[in-house]
Amino acid sequence: MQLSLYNTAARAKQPFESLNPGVVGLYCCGPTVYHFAHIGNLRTYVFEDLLRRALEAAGYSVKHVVNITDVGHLTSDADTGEDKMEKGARREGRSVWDIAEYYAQAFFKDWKALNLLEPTAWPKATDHIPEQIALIQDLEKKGYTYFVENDGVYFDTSKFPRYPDFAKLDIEGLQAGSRVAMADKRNPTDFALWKVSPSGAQRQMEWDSPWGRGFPGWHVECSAMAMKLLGETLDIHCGGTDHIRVHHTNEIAQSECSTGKPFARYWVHGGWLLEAPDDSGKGAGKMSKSAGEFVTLDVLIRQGYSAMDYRYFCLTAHYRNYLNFSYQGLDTARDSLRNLRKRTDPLIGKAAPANSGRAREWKSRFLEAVGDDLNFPQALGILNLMLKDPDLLEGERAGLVAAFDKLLGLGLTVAEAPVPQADLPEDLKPLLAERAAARAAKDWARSDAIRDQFKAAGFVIKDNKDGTAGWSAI
RNA sequence: GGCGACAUACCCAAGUGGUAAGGGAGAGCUCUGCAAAAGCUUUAUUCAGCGGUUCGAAUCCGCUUGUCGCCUCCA
Repeated sequence: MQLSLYNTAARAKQPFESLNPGVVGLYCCGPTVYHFAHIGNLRTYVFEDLLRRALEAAGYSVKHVVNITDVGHLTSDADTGEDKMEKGARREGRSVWDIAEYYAQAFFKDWKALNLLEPTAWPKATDHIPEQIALIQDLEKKGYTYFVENDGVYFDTSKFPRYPDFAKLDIEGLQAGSRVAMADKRNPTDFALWKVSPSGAQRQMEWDSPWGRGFPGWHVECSAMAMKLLGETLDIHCGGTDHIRVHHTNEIAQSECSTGKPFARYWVHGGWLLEAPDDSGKGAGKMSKSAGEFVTLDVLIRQGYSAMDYRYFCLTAHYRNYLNFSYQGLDTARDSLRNLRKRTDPLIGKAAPANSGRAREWKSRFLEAVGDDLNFPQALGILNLMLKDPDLLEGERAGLVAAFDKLLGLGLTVAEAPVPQADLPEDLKPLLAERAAARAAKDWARSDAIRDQFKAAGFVIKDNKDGTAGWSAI
C-alpha cells in the first residue's frame, strides 16, 4: 500500500518513506496532565492512531512514542503567568505529583476506551530531567543560549537563521504587533530552556541544575525524549496545528542546533475540533483546555454515547480539516455506526479469505483512500458500498470488514455487549400474553389498546415473526 | 495590525481540471391486521457571490462577502 502524507514542513502531500527500511519512528506530543483531556485533544490522538494503523498496514513496524508532560509550565514565555500544574494542585488541594498521576490515569482510560493502540513508550518529562539538562548544556556549549540573572537560560533564536521557515513566521510582524512579552529576552521569539526558581518561592517540582535550582522550559522535554527514544532524526512528528508556530518551531531550533541533523522528516498536524456555532451561525470556536469549560469523553458517555460513537464521529471528517462538534453531529455518528453494525454484526466470525478479484478490488480501493493522506471519510464510504455489493460472498464480505476494521479501529469484529432489555413493570407482563391471544383472535382493537397502554408506560412493543412480542424503552 | 484556513443538498462530509462519493435525516414502495424491524427506490443540471483562464472549472487565477484559527499556555 502506498502512503502519502501532508507534510507541514513542505506544505504539500508527499509519498512517505521511512529513514530505515521497515521501521518508523513516530513521536506524538502528548497531554499536559493538569486536567482532563477534552474531546478536542482526543480528536488528535484518534488521528494519530489512524496514522499508526495506516503505517502498520503499509508494512512498517512502528515505534510510537507519546509523552506525558507532568512538569508545570508557565502560561507565557516571559516570567508572567501561572504554572498550570501548580494551579491544578491548588484548585484541588493536592500535590502536583498526585495531580499528574490522577490525570495521567484518566487519560489512559480515555485512550483505551477509544480503542487507541498502546504506544511503544509513554515517557514522562519528570523522568528525563538529566536528558533535558544535557541537551541544554550542549546548546550552551555551541553558543546558542544566554543566561538572564534570576530568570533562566534562553535559546537565542537569532542564532538560528532558519527559525522562521517552518511556521513561515513574519518576525517583523510579530514585533509590529507588540503583543509578545519580552521580559529580558533578546528577541521576541526566544524561549526558555531552563527556568530558575524565583528566590523565596518554593515550587513543588524543582531540580538542581548547572544554572541553579529550577525546572526545564516547556519545549525541551519533547526534543530530549524524542531523540533519546527514537534517534536524532524522527520519521514523523505529530501534534495539533497549534503546535506548529511555537512548540514545534522551537523543538526544531533546539534539536537541530544540537545535532546538526534534521529533527523530523515528516511533520503531520491534526485540525481542530470546534464547538459548533449556535442557531444564528455565530459562536463557533476552538475548544480550549485552559479556558476552563470543556467537554470530556466521560461527559459524552454519561449522556449515553459510547466512545466508539465519538471515534466514528472523528472518522467522518478528514483529519486536517476543522470538525464542528455538536450533539446533533454526534447523534448522526451514533446512528450511522448503529446502522453500520446492523450490517456487520451478522458477519462476525464468518470471515473467509477474500481472494476473489472482486474482493481484492474493494480492499485496494479502501487502502488507496487510507493511503491518500488518511482519507478515512472516503474509506468509510467505500466500506458502505462494499457492504451493498451483491457480487461478494458472505465470507469475503466478513473478511473485508475485518481487514478494514484493522484500520478503522471501530471494533466491528467483536460483538457488542447486548443492550440490556428494559425491565417491564410487573403489571404489564400479563398483558403480553393477553395481547398475543387477542391477536390470535384478530381482536385488533384490544391488541392496539394494549400497545397504547405500554406506550403510556414508556415501552414500545415490537412484534416478532413467530408471534411473540419484544419491547424496548422509549 | 500581521499571517493563514475554510465556504459543496435539510444536516455531516469526500471530491482539487473531465462533467457532484458516502453517511444521517426525510419521502415513496414492498412486507405487515396496524405498527416496529428489514429490504428496495428516491432527494444538488449544481459546489458563498462576481469576473477571468480553458475545448472543459466545485477544482486554477483575481476581487467581494461570510465564518474561523494563529500571532500568549493550548491537540
